[in-house]
Amino acid sequence: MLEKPTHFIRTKIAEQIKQGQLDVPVTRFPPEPNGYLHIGHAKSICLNFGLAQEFGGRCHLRFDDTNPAKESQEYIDAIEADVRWLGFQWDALHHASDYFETLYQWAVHLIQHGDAYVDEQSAEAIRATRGTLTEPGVESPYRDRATAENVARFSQMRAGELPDGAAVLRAKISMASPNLNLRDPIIYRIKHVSHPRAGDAWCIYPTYDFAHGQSDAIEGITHSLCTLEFEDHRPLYEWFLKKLPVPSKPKQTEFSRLELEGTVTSKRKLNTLVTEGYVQGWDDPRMPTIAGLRRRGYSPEGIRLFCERIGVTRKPNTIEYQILEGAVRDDLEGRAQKGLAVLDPIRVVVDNWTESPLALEIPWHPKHPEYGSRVAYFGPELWIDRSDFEEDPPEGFFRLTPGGSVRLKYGFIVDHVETIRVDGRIETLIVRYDPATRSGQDQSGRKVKGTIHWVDANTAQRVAIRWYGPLFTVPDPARADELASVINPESLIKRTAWVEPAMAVCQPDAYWQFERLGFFKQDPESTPKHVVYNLTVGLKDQWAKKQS
RNA sequence: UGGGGUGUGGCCAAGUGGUUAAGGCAGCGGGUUUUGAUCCCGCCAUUCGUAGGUUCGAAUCCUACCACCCCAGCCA
Repeated sequence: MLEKPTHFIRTKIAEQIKQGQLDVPVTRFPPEPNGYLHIGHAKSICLNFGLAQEFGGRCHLRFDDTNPAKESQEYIDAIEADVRWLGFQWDALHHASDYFETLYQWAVHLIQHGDAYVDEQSAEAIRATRGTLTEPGVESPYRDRATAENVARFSQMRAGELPDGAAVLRAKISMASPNLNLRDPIIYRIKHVSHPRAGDAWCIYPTYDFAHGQSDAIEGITHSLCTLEFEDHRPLYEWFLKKLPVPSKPKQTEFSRLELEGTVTSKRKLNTLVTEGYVQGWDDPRMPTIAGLRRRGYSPEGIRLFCERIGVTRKPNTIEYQILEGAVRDDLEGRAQKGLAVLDPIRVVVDNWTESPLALEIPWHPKHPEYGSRVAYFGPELWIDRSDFEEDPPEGFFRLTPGGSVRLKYGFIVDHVETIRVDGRIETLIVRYDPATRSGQDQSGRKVKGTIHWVDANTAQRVAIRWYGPLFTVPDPARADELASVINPESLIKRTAWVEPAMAVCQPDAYWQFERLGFFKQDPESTPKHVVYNLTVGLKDQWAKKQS
């Protein structure tokens, strides 16, 4: 019913197709395998794969693996798994490293046409002569060496005759360009490092600028989508495509990257969190990585809904974290099995319960009978949550109070009789149940204001709960000087809960709602003997909001 | 300071000279409800960074100014 919100890239593609300038779009998602994918990548994945899908085009997964010093097979595997988990399948899988030979030949082509030269200045000298934002750079003394000499030197670089840093290949553009990227950019450097895929075949590697556009061209990419910080690279991207005999002419289009309130999304900072032990790994449920969100219990559909809601523009933006949570709640609402769990128990004794425990058959979801049902027991001794009883209730409190009544969901209405304290702490509530008020067959006509959750103390099972809060104490941790100074010491609280027997079963793939509390998912560490639930996100709670 | 961008309600975001400036999230009010959830309904920008100008008519065109973001890796 709701139309997909449009954005400038979708509009542009639709227009190009309409004008007959484009058959179908071909896009690519081009991660560098130097870390795990995060929520910002999800935006790009949804955009690239989504657009291809929508217009009947193709989308490639291409690893931008041009810097072996930082890359690894672990990351390659994790990235593939994350893209699949998000629900996308690539039409082709490529690696920039597949094109190393072609790229090398094209570098030679540049040299032969006087468009590139081997510079043997030190890294420091190159930096010192690049100029500044306001002053032009200084041309290298090697800039005008003979073509033959360049060719020879470059092949020595390839042959491994020169050590790291001894020479680089530079495009010969202009040291006076106001765009720093055009001041004779480095396009090949020597790295005697073996490559996760190419092994030891190479000791020189192309830079991003020299690899990316040409890879796009080789693959017939029509729309090369990237984030805004690459905008200044576009003239260079186009310069190579113009100078080289490439098979197609892709166009680069930039959009703004996702910033999420309360998180960091730079791989460097995420890496710091992992290596300095602030979290337990890239897939820690507090991490904004795809792997972390998955473990936390976010669904792929929820993340895709989020990406749809935030839009695509060129405007700097910081999305409120609630938008992610809202999208996930909206998806989980219809997806989760809903059961009863008590986190902070008070014992409730039903003093007029004389029969044996009553088996109640309860559907897992009120709107989805196809999810099936389970049996839970109601008996003489129950647990309810501490927050559902108030001796001195504030205005508008409609849970259990002294002398008051409340419905135990799926069970009966109970009336409070007595409060028993031990050392000042409320330990037990004596209540009386009203047999005429059984759920689904209530003949009493009684109405109570509140309905609360509960579990039967005699059949309930204990499970572990990992209760997560924000990883950081500030909305903009990326701006903090020291990440350590803004870490939330209470981002993980280990708790326990009493759950009905059917929820103490190891089911790591299911999504759960603990009624009135939140959405939960079992951690992969969960076993049949030790079930562990992660808090995905709490339910909206107007009462709590009103209280604060 | 040179270059490249961006400015529409609390957060996103449509809109590209002509009905009362879409929509989502949040918020507020109401209804339904055996989850204070979900669901449903209603309300929520005389105004589009600011100041001028063009025009019968401007968020949309022009001028100036202001604010913020990116760029000086042999990272991507």
